Amino acid sequence: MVKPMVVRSLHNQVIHELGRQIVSGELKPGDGLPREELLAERMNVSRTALREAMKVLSAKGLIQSRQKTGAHVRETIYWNQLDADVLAWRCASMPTDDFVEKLVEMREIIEPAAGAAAARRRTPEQLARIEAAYAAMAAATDLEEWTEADLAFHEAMLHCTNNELLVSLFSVIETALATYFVLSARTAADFKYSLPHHKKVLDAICRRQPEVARQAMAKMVVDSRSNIRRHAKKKA
Amino acid sequence: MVKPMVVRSLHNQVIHELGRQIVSGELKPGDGLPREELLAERMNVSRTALREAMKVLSAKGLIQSRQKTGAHVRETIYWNQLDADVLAWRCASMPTDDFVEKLVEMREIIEPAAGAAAARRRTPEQLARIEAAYAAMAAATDLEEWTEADLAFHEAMLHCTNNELLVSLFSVIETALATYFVLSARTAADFKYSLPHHKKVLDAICRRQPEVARQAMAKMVVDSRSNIRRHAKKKA
DNA sequence: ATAAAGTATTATGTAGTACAAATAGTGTCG
DNA sequence: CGACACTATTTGTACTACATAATACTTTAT
Repeated sequence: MVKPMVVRSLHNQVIHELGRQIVSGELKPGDGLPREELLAERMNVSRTALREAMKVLSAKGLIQSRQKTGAHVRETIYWNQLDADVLAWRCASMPTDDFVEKLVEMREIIEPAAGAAAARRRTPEQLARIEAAYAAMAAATDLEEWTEADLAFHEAMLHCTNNELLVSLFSVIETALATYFVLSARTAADFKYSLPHHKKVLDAICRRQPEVARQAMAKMVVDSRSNIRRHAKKKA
Repeated sequence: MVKPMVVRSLHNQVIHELGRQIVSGELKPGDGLPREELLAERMNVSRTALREAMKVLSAKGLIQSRQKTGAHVRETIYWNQLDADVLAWRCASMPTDDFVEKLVEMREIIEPAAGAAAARRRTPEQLARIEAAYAAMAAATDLEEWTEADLAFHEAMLHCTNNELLVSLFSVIETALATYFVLSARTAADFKYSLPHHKKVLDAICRRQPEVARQAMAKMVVDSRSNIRRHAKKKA
């Protein structure tokens, strides 16, 4: 979708192929995978490369392997849902309304709080980074430029919080925004319509007004939620 | 500390040993690791096992390997800070005040919002799980029982939100609470003192009062923050 | 002498074989 | 019928060999 991402190494290909199959539901929790030798042969890679991929999928909580029993897909409870890959695989096919709703809820929780924290703790350098991102948004001439600058804006804001745990949640924000660009009712026409929202957030952070930043950010998220077209037609 | 965790497989041992070294700062961002053959020999494992571990560490964003150049520790920006292992490694040695503050901030952002969402969307079964956890807290006779029940309470509340992205943040809450139990000024004496706070949250969720739940949860976090003893003495 | 091109070197990436260890399932003995 | 030992199977680990990519060096042409 957004990332063409020609995966270089073999085991990375295996990670993404199996990861996609699991997260998409082709392989369901409880399902057993073929034994390594077979699976490796079937995917045209060596058992070595396959195993390296399996270890990574285990680390992401998607599978679990035991001797004799083999590898099984784990219950979704155990998945690292915040993992960037897992989120990406989940959005690889058209995401469900249900999931979009959950992404928006995460934004509603994280971003206003992050905006407030940013207004409190930002350094001049960090502020400059947001300003640069905002300038790029204002200067954008097409949707691609806008998207990139928009993501940079939100990431820069998270960095302003000086809390790397919040920064790590950018993978969620990124996924939410990317999904929004696909589902939004108006991006194509006037993709810059949310620029004033961003301006208010930027100004509040610049002036060190936490509560103003929180409110402005909350409004931006609510507004973007209302701009997601609810596609009642479920068919592909 | 809390988890004795006798790591079974060899590559898991390698993952934890290298992960700990990196997160603790023994190996700094930019540092190059010895080449695989050497490192494997030095850790008394085969290159196979070592590589499986390296792939997992790569997936966690801690290292990056390229041909000829070898593996290097990545900048902390790229670390999956929300990964349960990374959080655990970070708290393996005594966590810094700075980091404790960041954990508390995460709780302040997540838990009140989660409490509100739980009050809105909980099912009877989910409520029963919180009630069970609360009962276990009330019945606890020692710190260990209390700790276990307390974690179960907070996890059950996250499940009530019906948002698996929020549930995945339990690794952060868990780390924060575990750290709190170590640093709290009063756990040893009267470890049950926060029971009333939990009762208020439980009641609000039971009665489907989102804002009440939010406030009660916010108070609990603020209260626990004030109960962390600030150990000015930095020496071990 | 400098810069471009090509070659050598070296570390990771991949394949394949062999065996160790664990465990579900089976069979046997009391 | 139950407990125990045995077997078969699958993952776990080790080792070897070679492919591939990227740096460093060397050669050559201007």
